[in-house]
Amino acid sequence: MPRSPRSSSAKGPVTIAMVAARAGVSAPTVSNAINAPEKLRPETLERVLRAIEETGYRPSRAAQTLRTRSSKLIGYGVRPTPPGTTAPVMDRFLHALSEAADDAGYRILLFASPPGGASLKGYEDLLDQHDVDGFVLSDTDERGDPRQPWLDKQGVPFVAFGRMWSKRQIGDWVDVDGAAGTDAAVEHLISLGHRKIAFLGWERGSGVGDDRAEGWQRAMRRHELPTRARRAQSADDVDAARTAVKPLLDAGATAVVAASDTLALGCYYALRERGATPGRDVAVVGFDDSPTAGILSPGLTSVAQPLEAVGRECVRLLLARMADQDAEPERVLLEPSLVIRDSTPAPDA
Amino acid sequence: MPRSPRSSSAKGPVTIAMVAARAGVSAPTVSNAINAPEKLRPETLERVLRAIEETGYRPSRAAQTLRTRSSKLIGYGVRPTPPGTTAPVMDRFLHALSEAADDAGYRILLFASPPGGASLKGYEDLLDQHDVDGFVLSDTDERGDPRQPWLDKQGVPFVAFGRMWSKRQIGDWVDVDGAAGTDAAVEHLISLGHRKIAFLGWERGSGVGDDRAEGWQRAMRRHELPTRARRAQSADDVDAARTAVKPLLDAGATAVVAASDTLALGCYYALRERGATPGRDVAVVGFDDSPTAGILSPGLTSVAQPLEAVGRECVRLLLARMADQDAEPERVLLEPSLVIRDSTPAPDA
DNA sequence: CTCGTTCATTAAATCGATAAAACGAACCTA
DNA sequence: TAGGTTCGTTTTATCGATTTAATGAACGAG
Repeated sequence: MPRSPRSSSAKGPVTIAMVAARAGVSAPTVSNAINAPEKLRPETLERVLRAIEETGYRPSRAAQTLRTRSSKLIGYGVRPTPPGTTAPVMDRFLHALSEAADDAGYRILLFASPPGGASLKGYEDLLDQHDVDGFVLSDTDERGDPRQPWLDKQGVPFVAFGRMWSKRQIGDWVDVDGAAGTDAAVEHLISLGHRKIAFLGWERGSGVGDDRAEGWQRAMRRHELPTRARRAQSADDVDAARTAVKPLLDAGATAVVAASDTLALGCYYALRERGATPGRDVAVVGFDDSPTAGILSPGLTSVAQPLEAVGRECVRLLLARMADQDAEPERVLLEPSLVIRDSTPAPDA
Repeated sequence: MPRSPRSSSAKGPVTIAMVAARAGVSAPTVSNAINAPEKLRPETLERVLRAIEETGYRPSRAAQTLRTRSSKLIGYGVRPTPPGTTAPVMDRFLHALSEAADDAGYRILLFASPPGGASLKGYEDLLDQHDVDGFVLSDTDERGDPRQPWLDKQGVPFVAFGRMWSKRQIGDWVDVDGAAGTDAAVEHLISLGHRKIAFLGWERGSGVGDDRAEGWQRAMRRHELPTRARRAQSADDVDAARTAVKPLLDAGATAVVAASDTLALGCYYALRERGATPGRDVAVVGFDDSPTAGILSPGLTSVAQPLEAVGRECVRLLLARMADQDAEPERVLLEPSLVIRDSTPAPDA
C-alpha cells in the first residue's frame, strides 16, 4: 500500500472534492461514506474509503462548523493560579480533559478567565465567535458565581468540576468525595492502632472544607471515638496551622488528619518545635497529594484526587448533556485514594 | 442607548447580513467597516459601527476561517505531568499564554500529547482539521525531538519555550536564563558575606542543568572564589540530594546553590541530620520557586522563572513569525528573579 | 411491456464571511 | 460638455462541507 502523503505536502489541504474525484463519485457520497456509511453500496463505500485513506483526507472543521453549527469544541477558562496557593495540579486535569475530549472527536479551547469574580465575557465570546458546543467549569465554589445560572438559562451545555454547595442545584457536575477521603484516612489510622485522631481544618463555611471535616467526624463516630476537643481550624497557611494544631497535640492526639497538605506541613513544624518527629511520634495525613507531599521527609501520607478520572467524567457528562438537553442532571462523586507514605508508618513488628 | 441584547437571546447568532440590513448597506461594507475602516465614508462607518454595537454582532470564526484559511488558533500540546516530578507550575504559563493570545485576537487550542516520545500526530491533526496558524511547543529539551525540524519543513510558524541546546538551531524560542539566575543567587550570597558557596546540580549532559551550573561558576570566578571541591551532582530526587550534598558540607560550605527546589530540600534534610539549621547555619537557594518553596520552614529562597513574561513573549514571537515567514529567527532569553526568603537571611545587625 | 417502487447516487442550495470585480456618482480636466 | 479619475458601495464568486430535493437505474407487479 502506498504511504499516505501528508495533505499539505503538495499544496493546500485535501478537500472532499479531490477525494470524490479520485473515487469517481460526487462530494456528498464521500460525506455519506463518513457520516452515514449504511447509505452506500458496500462496493462504493470501500472505494471511497480507500480514496480517503490514500489522500489522507481530513474534513475541514471550519466548513463543518459553518454548515452544522457544531464546532466540536469545548471551552475552558483558565484562571491564573493565585500566588501562594497550592493549586498546581491542574495540569493533570487539563491533560485528562484533552485526552478524553480528543477520543470523542472534540478539543479543548482555552480562554483567559479573569482572576477576580467570574466574568461571563469569555463565555459569550466563545459561544458567538467559535460556536463552542459546551463548557467545562472549575473553581465553582465561589459564592454568587453567575456562570451556572447564566449558561443554564442560555441552554448551553456545561459541566462543572466541583459540586454546588447551595441548595439550588444547577446542571451536571463531577466532584471528588472529600468526606470519603478523610474517612479513609481515619480508617487507615485506626487500623494502625490510633485512637486519638484529631482533625485540622479550615474555617467553617467553605463547602469543600466542611465536607472534609464531615468525613473525619463520621468515621470517628462509627468507631465510637470522641471528636470533642479533637478539632481545630486555621487558614490555609503553614504558620497559622502550626499555631492552630498545638492544642490538639497538647490534648494528646497521636494522629492528625489535615484538610490540606499545607495544613499538614504546619503539623510537621509544630511537632518538630516540641522535639517530636512526624510519623514516628505523631502520624499525619494531608489532602491533595501535592508535589510537596512526595518530597517531604518523612513522606506525607495524603488523600489524592483522581484528577484523570475527573477529567474523563467531565467529558462523559458533557457529551451526554449535549446529546440530550432535557435529560435528568447527572452528578458524579469520585472516590479519592489514600497515598500512604512514611508519615503514617505501620507499628513496629 | 438601548442595551445590546445577547445575540443568542432571540434565536441564533447575529449574522453580517442582519447588521447590513439594519445599517442600510451591503454585507461587504460591514466587513470593511471592521477590517478596513479607512475604505468607508466616515458617515457610513459610523452608521455601520452603531448597527454592530446595537446588534452585538460578532463575526463567525468558522466562516472567517473557511474564507481566509486563517483560524486565529494557536495549538498547544499538553503533556501529562510525569508522576513524581515536581510539576512545574504550567498553569501560570498557560494562563499567560491564553491572555496574551486573547489580546491579539487569537486563542489556544489544546490537544493531548502522548507522554513518551514526541509524536507528530496531534500537530498534523490540528493543521489539517483546524487550520491552526501556529504552535507553541514546550518540553523541547528531549533529544531527537522531531517537532521543530518537521514544523520548520512544513513551513508552519511555531515558537518553543526552551532553547535548543544542539548546535543546529531551528526557529524562534523563548527561554529563561538559568545561568543568570544562579549567578544572581551567588551575588546575593556574597553580599550577605558568604564566600564558601557550593553548587548542587544534576548529572552533566542536560542543557538546562549545565546552564545553571555555569552561572554559579562564572559568578564565583568573577569574585575569584574557588569552585573546586565545591560542586556535587545528584539525580533530581530528595534522598539522592541529601547524600550528594554531604561532602560539600563537610568541606565547610556556608551556602549551597541548588539546581532545583527538590535538590535544595535535600540540603535541608542533610543539614538537619547533622543538627544544623538551614538558613541559620548554612544558607540555601533553590531553583524554580515551586509552591513548595514558599511553605517550607524556613522559607526557601529560590530563583523564579518569569512564566507570565515567557507566555507573553511566546505569543509575540509567534505573531511576528506569522507576519513574516522569512524574518530572521528571534531568540529571547528572559531574566529570572530571586525570591528571597528565610533560607538566606541577612547577617545579624 | 408499461408503470410504480425502491434504492443508490448526484445536482442544487446553504451556512457566514471576504476578495475581486463591477458599478455608479461626484469631481476634475481639457 | 465629453472623457477620464477617484472614491465608495454593491454584485458576484468563493472557501469546504452537509442537507434536501431531484434523478435514474433496476426491479416487480399488473
